[in-house]
Amino acid sequence: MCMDALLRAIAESKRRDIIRLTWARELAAAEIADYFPDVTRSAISQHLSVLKGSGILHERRDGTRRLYRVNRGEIVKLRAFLESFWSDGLERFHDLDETIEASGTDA
Amino acid sequence: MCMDALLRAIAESKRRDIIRLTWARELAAAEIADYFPDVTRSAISQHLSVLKGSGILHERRDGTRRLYRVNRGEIVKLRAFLESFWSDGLERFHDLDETIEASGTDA
DNA sequence: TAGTTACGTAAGACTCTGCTAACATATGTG
DNA sequence: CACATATGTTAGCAGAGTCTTACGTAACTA
Repeated sequence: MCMDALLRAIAESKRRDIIRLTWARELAAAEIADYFPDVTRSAISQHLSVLKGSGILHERRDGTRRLYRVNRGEIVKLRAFLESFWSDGLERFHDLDETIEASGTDA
Repeated sequence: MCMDALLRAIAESKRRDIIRLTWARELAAAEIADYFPDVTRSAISQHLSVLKGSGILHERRDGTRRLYRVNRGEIVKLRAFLESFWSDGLERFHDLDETIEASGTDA
């Protein structure tokens, strides 16, 4: 449920590029958009919304500008989930039957 | 491009469950479908197509049955990509300008 | 206040996705 | 051959995603 959103947010090269851009420095929307000459500023704004919505990006306002920066905590969560997906989920697959019956929607 | 497909394939809880199920044992389509009482066999068949299309699942035929198993090599690729995304891509973000100019589509 | 800058938002086009229901195909079984 | 079994495929639908164009808005500036 929550992981679906995070994974979908990452499953897009432009959004991954945005994550890279805003990993270590805060950038304004226009500065980010400048890195993508082939798409509209509007398209980038919508990608920013998706990233913000999934929790990956943090937004701070400064005058007219909106500054974006990666919320590393969320990345850590995602990494941890995948880590346990690779190891726990896959190595100890025997637990699966219970897992599915218990959740049904997500894991 | 290729990573988008892999990541999108994973960004779905049912498909992640299928991956868990077929990680260490080969399972027939119907056996997999039995784990999902709430969706049609057809829906599962389509999920299997997505997973097969992305390279994550390998299909083997045996009589009428089709047996599926995780293609671990593809998982390893995905893991490696993410690993370098977390570390290289994010820590050494300074290289980004060239990266984007060079590829534009994916990384 | 008028104009500019930096953004988001709304609407529409087009595509993709996940799903069901119905149909097609292939392979065993009597 | 007729039938059941195991599975894919197609049509169709509702909803989501990506993109553009056009418009709205908030905040500086002269």
